[in-house]
Amino acid sequence: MITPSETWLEQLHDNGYRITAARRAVVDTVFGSTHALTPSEVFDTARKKYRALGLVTVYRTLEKLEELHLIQRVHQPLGCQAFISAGHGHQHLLLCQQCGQVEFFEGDDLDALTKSIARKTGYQIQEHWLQLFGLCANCHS
Amino acid sequence: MITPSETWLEQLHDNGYRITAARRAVVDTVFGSTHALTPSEVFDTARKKYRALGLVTVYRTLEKLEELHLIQRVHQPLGCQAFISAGHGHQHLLLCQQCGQVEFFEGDDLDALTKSIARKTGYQIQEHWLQLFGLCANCHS
DNA sequence: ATAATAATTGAAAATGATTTTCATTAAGGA
DNA sequence: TCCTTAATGAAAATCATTTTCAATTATTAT
Repeated sequence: MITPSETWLEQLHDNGYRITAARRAVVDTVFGSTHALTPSEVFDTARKKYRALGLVTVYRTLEKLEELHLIQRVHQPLGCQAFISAGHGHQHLLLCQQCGQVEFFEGDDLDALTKSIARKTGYQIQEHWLQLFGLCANCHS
Repeated sequence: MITPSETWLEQLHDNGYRITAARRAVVDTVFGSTHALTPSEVFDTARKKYRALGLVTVYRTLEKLEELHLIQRVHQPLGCQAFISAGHGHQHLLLCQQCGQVEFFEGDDLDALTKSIARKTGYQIQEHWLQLFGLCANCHS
């Protein structure tokens, strides 16, 4: 854990956003979760910490956390509404199809591939997404 | 073009689905498009070929084409509702961020990476997604 | 500490995408 | 051609997300 959840609040503050009970509840819920959470799942969990929370505030807070690159959207075959703490630097995703756990891994081995594709296709490549799907150690044993 | 659009109709037929004017219009629209199309875009275009078409039928036809692996959903930062003809065999996507053109490329160079990640993480990896984003030859020149 | 201010809130309404329902139509095998 | 049943489009229902708005509250200046 490089970034404590307090840092997310600081980052919000440093960017001119206010620290509120609602935002604390959302941050505490999303930060450190090993599973990608949908707005509605965040709402259900965060409301246990702050009863008066509104779903709209969850959407708005997630939007800001994403804007600050503290969280990122996770794309999956069944849906693309879930978010997870962002990896540091450029990272790729590893998802367990059984339990939904998400891990990051590095892998800049793609440079060669990228260059080769650029040469073959004439594309000027700017970005890439790589995700691996499978079963985590727990789920396949 | 390995698969003519007629083949899509045959495939529908072989799987017990009927060939209708509505489905012809949708198939003719999606087949061979170089851009991923949303259901609503398919509707607008296909309706020029078959006026009475309903949006619901577009959704239902896309669902069947996806089920038969003739088309696939395209995930992008701005949305994941668009579809494009599926590549043959396992292919990866290359997307132009300017004009939206989609191309496929092969690249099983990932085997080494995949095995290495499996070893490091304990995951049993079953599938992967790789997408490159950039500017196509036309758009960056 | 207090007051002033401007951002933030939750509820409700609005929007947009997708799915379901249902009575009608039409494909395609007999 | 007839019959069965899948497929259709319209409308309603559902679900996710965004907007509106008046009330609240965090922060700044006093």
